[in-house]
Amino acid sequence: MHAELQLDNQICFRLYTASRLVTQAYTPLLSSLDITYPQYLVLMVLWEKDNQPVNDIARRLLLETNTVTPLLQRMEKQGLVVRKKGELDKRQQIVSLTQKGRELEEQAYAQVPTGMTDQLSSCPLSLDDYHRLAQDLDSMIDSLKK
Amino acid sequence: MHAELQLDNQICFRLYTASRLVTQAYTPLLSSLDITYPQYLVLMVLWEKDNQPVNDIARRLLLETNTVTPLLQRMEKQGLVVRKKGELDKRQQIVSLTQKGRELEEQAYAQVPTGMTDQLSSCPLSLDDYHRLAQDLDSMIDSLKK
DNA sequence: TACTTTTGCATCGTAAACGATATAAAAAGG
DNA sequence: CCTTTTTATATCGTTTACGATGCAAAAGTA
Repeated sequence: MHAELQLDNQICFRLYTASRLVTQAYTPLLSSLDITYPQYLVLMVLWEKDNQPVNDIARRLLLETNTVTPLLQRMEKQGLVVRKKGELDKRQQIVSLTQKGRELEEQAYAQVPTGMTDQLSSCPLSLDDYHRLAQDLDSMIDSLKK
Repeated sequence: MHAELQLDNQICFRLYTASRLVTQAYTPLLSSLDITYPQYLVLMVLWEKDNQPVNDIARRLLLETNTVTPLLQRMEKQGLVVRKKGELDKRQQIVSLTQKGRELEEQAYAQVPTGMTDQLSSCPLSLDDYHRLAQDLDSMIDSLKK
């Protein structure tokens, strides 16, 4: 019986679990907008800066393009974004929000953050705790992305 | 431009990213054992206590049985576990380690924890930081699982 | 006991993730 | 200018996750 191999001692299992549960918590909030959590992430990237090539979106989310491409294809089919061949660099696909994609921002702003706060209301962490947590996660993320 | 909708302000995105990167960090360590990270989690559960029904494994990992069942089927095909119908309750499938599954524990113990430590060596967090991080994640996990 | 509900697991469909590979366009080198 | 290399996406195959549904066994109830 090796203590290092016990589930309870693993930060990694906690990250894995917390990530899944957070995504699950988002699901009911996002399904009223008809989007998934990864799609929500893409939208946040585009709300921050529209008209980006696939690569920039992928880099922002630390995802591979072979994850983002099918994601964008589904979003295009749903009318959230459009993809146009880059004029300057014809290899690029420039991703832009549609009217529908832009309008979702207000809806998301009205519903999603408060919805998440509600679901975490029983969580005893303070704002300072969350802030420290964010910094620690950034440290881990930074050392893991080579 | 709503600050609440910015990626940089989101704990959730950090959890999602940290979880993915940690899993990626495990991948080279586990592929020499010919297993994936979720399979490693199942093995840890069984190393801790062998001969468990599917449901107990799923509950321990906070996963649904419809995630765990195919996982176990693949692991059975690889000769890591066997599943036998429960004698007391014929609905249950009791999952047991094979010799091969048991032997992996020593190999994992020798390679995996140190391998992960190496990959996180540039992470500036102290042992105390990790301990606090674990507690904070447990708090979040606890409030999110209803 | 007969009927209903619950429980344990499996199956199906869909969306992520990601390694491996392919392809066209741009950049670099000779 | 021509060849080689790199870059930006796309496609394919496999494994997770998970909602929805199905089914048989167990538990609860009339």
